[in-house]
Amino acid sequence: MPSPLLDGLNDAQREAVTVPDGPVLVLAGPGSGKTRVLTHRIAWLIQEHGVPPWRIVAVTFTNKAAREMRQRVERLLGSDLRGLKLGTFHATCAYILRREADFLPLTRDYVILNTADQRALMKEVVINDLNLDVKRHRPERFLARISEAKNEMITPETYPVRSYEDETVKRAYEYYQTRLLALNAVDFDDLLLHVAHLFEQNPDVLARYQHSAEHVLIDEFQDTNSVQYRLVRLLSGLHRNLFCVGDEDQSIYRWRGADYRNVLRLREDYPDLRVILLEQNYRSTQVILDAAQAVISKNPHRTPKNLFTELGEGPQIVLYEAFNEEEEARFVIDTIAGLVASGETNPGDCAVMYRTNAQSRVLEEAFVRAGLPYRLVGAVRFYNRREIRDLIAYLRLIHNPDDDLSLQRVINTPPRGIGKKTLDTLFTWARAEGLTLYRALERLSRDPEAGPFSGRARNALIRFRQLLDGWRGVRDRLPTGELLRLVLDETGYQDYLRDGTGQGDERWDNVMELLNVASAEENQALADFLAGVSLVSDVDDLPEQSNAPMLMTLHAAKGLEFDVVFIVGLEEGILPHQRSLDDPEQMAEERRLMYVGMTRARRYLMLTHTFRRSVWGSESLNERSRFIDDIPPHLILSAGNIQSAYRRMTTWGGGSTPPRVRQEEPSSDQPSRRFKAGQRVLHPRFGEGIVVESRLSGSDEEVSVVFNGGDIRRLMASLANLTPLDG
DNA sequence: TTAGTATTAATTTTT
DNA sequence: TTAATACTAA
Repeated sequence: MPSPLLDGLNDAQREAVTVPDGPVLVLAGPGSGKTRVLTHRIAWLIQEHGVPPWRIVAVTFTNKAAREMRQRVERLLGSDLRGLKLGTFHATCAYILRREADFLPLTRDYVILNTADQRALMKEVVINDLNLDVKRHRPERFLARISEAKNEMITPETYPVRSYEDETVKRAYEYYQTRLLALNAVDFDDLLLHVAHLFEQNPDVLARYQHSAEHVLIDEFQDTNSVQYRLVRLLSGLHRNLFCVGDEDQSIYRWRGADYRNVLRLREDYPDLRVILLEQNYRSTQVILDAAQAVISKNPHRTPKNLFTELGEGPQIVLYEAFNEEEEARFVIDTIAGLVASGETNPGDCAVMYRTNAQSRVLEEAFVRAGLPYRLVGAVRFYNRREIRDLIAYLRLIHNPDDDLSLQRVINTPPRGIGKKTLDTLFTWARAEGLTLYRALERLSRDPEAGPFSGRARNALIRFRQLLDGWRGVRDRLPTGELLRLVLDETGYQDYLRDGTGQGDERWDNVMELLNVASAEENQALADFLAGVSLVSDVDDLPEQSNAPMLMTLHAAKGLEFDVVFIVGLEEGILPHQRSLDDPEQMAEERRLMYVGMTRARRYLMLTHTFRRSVWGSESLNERSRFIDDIPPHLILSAGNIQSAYRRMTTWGGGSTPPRVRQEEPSSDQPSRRFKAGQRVLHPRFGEGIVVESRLSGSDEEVSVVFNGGDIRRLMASLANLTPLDG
């Protein structure tokens, strides 16, 4: 009897879901339902083969993907999946490390350093251990080289020295690792590396995990790096039930060590590998697919795929040349408003994608000016904000007092009389005594003779230590949220932040947000909270409910889909990025990035570039991206040139419009006044307000509204989603 | 020691 | 344009 799990799947998808045990590689094009195949495969194993959930290991690349996959499997099976190991590589490794800490040079209280921590630590190494000038020898450079080495599983001892610079990197690497161990810390790369070493050096530990990993499933296989590949091989070594899903053309993390040649390695390492191709696309129209294919096919060394869809031709791709980035943003908003007004789509089904985060600002401003809501993915990451990092540092210090990095961050935040001088003295003294900073403080409080400190400095230091010990004394009794509240109280952090400026209030709001996160899970241990904080990115925390266009980098767009996709800034030097221009490998990756962006679109794909753009204040004239010229002209509807761009600048709402897209836009209709002074209105973002003025401007109605809270805003009636309120 | 000002440097993508 | 850092005055 056919299982309902196979309902609605095509032949290739069915084959993948029901494939017999053994190594499998599913090569899937964009929109071919690979996530679906993966989830159905998991459900299939559990339901039809009776595999217990806890003997399945599934790895995704983001926490969000993991969460969604779990929900989908649950929905399919309607049963609980306790024990199903479903998470990212990093989260899985963090978990294993905590459990097996006895085998490692770490305790289970180890901390995970984020990028900022790494930079701080490396800076310290450069200054104190290497005695070099940080200006000439940038910490980021060392870290990049070290990360490269770690991804190749090269240790400091085996680091190849071919130049003087290599020699310096090697020494930096040595010191860096020593300092990490002293801090009881690991960086992102170490997380994977420690587990690989653990497995390789402790056959019995490996055997334990191998035994329970009856089935291993890997999503986004093209984005694995060598260490991850090694882990996958080790873990699946006993049962050899390895199920990998990926698409070479969507490999966009080479800079992070991802090596799409793992796909080739897999074929070599498993001669009995079964390869399944998923070529039917269920997302995009044929026009979009053809254009995307044309772009990606210029890349060398790829397996040609023949993507097809049954969704029909669809509208042409719109190409728009704007005068500058502001005008570009206006085009985006204008077009979205038009499509929404004509009932083609919802705001929430539109997305704007760009190469670099810096490009988001102009777009955001345009949205704000139009009074339209938007959702920003990523950008200034919540956990990278100063105030959040401060508080996390406090928590980490309470958790692991030997975390010198955190200690240095907070010892004088808010200011408590421990300035640069005192900290320097403490640092050199602790170094000389071979102590971490906290242990040095301990000795200071115990022995009044110890250390080269003035009375005032000594008192301040001892007071800080008492503060810290107070929290350490209660940390096991208090939930994380309470602990954080205590820290806020006893440090006077609120007064320190809220300096009366709007920015201060905003920062305090962020703190409250963190407090919410920390209090959310009642009985979460501090350790788990901190591990979670280190491993989440904001990509995971999309505000799902609100129906607003999304702004994101092309990288963040992977795995998502939208009715309408804008790719903005299609200029040489931006996409492809400046730094990729002279390296064919990197250029190929830019091309894949473009491909990923294009294939996110279901119906409408809008490509824009500008005549001139300001980069760091200064203006530059950019040629349009080579990727545009790779699209067959008959698929494109050109909707702008410099002349019309100029005209659009002076007559807002008028100008040349892409016919297919904007025909039904209300602003081109005969305008009539919908609002009058005194009327109450509702705005999705600003809430309730009262109209103070309304006048016709050009072909649109400009409304000034006082919102509750006193803000006066000028809104374009055709863009702002204003609802008149009766009564 | 701190707070404020001046200068300079750096800008890809993220688990 | 912003963020980090250096410098200066109190």
